[in-house]
Amino acid sequence: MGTNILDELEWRGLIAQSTDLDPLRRDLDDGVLTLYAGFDPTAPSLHAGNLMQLLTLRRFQKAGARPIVLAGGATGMIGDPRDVGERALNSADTVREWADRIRGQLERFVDFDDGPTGALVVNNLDWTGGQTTLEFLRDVGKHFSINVMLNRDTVKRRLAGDGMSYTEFSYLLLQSQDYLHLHRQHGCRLQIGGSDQWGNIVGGVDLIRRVDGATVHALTTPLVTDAEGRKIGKSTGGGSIWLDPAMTSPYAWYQYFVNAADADVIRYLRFFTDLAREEIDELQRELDERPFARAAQRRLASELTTLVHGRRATEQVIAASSALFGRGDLRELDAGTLDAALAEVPHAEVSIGERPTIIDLLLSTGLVDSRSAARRTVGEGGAYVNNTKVPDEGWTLGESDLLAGRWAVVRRGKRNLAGVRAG
RNA sequence: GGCGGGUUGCCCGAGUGGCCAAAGGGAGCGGACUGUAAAUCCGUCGGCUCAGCCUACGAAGGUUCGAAUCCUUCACCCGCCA
Repeated sequence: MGTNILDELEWRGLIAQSTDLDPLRRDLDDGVLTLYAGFDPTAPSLHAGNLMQLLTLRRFQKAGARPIVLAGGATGMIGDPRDVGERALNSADTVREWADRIRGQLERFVDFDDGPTGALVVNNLDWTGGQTTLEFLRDVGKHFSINVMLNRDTVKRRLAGDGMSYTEFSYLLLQSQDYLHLHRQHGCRLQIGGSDQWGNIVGGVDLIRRVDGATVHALTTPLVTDAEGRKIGKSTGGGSIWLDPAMTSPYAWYQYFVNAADADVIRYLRFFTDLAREEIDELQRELDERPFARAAQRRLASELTTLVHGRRATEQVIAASSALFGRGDLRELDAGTLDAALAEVPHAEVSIGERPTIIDLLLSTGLVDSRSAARRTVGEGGAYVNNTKVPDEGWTLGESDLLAGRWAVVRRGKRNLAGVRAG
């Protein structure tokens, strides 16, 4: 079974770089391989972009390997260098809180049974927190060549630009030390990560070879970008798509994926779902023949919403989406359907007696950020109530506009919906 | 520590006393066209009690009728030298 996992990753396009695959294959066949992936707490929640690693860990576990998920309580205090420039440090309290939160999310993606493949969750602060500077410099630092470190792409770009602090420069050593620690403590022999992590991962591979004389493996997944070159999980508005339902509602999560471009959706199905090759091929045919049906997008959104938010939430957001985006007249929806559907989208309470204007509705539902933006939207012809364009800023909501006696569906543009409940 | 260059709206970037809420590009947003896709075209793109007002060009102070533009101090970044 272990042998097949690499073949599966291969056809799904999930292998960007790797150390020699043949020894890895042999290790997989030899027994239960332990592997890990790290997640730094740079925000209070994981985001869609972290899915690649989580799902890859999961695939390995299903194939008979033991996954370790690492919450980067220590590395999150330092910050992995990135091209855009030096990061602002977060406070220790913040990092601790975020690490706890993402740890809870990480736990949902792997199984923790008592068997040999039962997952482990660790936090790298546990083995770096008590380490002294001298220990670190002597035991870890001595094994790293500045010459090699300076040759890393990110470092080169940063040095050519605004420079980089010693703190961020040290990040590689911390992550390398993690791999060494997990290798010693848990016999971990594979680290996976996004392709931007390649340098950090092989840093650990080299360190382990140097100090323990052992050969371990590295595997990276491609950095997923859409046809526009944007990273996956970045909403068009710039914000991230978060796993935390309080930060990105299941409805918004579903909508993000159901809006995937034709050029991206099949690739995403391979990356993010467990659908078999034949099923994906079938969806590709469907996409070619009946693109307007958006079957592939719907399937992708449904699979990913179920994965992250569960079956029940998925059914609700699908029902809401089809009710609200359906071609039918909103007035024909019954009260129960409306209640359920509008509960899934952003909504606000208004008092009909105060004669709220379209500007008020757009603003109170959060469809726009300011009154100016609301005015602009109306002026641009992008404001709708119950699917009817509202061309006048002075328009007010009246009794007769209410659906089922209490709701109005407010829309900005083509696909930004909100509910207004008259109270 | 010394000398020089720099810090402009979400990003890049022009702007060296009034015509600057600030050129141009990108992103975003809306419209048309569609399929809740892409491409294309058009419009828009700080806030508000919106023919006006307020806030804004690293921070604080100053000169001036008037400053993003001039002066002073401070902070940070880049480079060269020590």
